[in-house]
Amino acid sequence: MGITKTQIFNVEQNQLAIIFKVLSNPARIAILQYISQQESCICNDIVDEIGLAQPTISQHLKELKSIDLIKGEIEGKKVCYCINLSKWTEVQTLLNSFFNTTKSNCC
Amino acid sequence: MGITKTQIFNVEQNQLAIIFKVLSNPARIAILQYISQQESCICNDIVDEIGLAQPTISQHLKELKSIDLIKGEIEGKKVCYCINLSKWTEVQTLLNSFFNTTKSNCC
DNA sequence: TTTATATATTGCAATATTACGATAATAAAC
DNA sequence: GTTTATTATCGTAATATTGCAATATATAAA
Repeated sequence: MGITKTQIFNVEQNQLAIIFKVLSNPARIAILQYISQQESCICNDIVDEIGLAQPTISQHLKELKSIDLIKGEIEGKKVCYCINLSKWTEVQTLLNSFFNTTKSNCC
Repeated sequence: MGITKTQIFNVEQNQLAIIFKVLSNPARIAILQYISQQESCICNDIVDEIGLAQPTISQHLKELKSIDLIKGEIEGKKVCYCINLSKWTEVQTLLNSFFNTTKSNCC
């Protein structure tokens, strides 16, 4: 089939899965790490840094944006991508909550 | 293509991506949550609880085992699955390290 | 207004993932 | 040893993901 049976799981489970899926690619991890280290974060720099084609990077950036992990400010003909700190912290808290809850109930 | 260019990323990036990928499915989230709540955690119980076919659950359990997030003890004809607490904590620490490092460097 | 630069979108091929039926393997019960 | 119960594996269909070339869009510069 290839399709996940989303409807049989609850909102929290699907939400966690979506977050994990966005983070489940080394290119997107590398992009996040690179963006966080830059003063000004421009897509074309990312292309040079990561070593994937420009459309591929653009697609990964779109996926990161889809859950608001990053935000892009248009500066002339460039786009300055930055980590969305509030969402970043929110996600970290959510994941820790999942890890702590699951851990503490362990038999 | 469909294949991730693993070779252009470092060990940490690939490792994080693999962990996130294992966690990127709501069925596997649900399985982890369910296992953590049970005294004795048997695959057939999981099948009843989650609502996916037995081979599907078995496959998901295999993926969770592939990074040692769970361990299965054979008890007669049943298998008792449990969260692998040491690995669980290790993964949580690793993810927090990633989140903290990436966050703190943000411009 | 043409040209150059930066990013996004589209379309496609290769591969991966999800799910399940059929079946195999294992071990207890009889 | 046969049966029953539990879990794993195989094979397969449907869908998703990854990556890129070609192209579109948008803005600045000339």
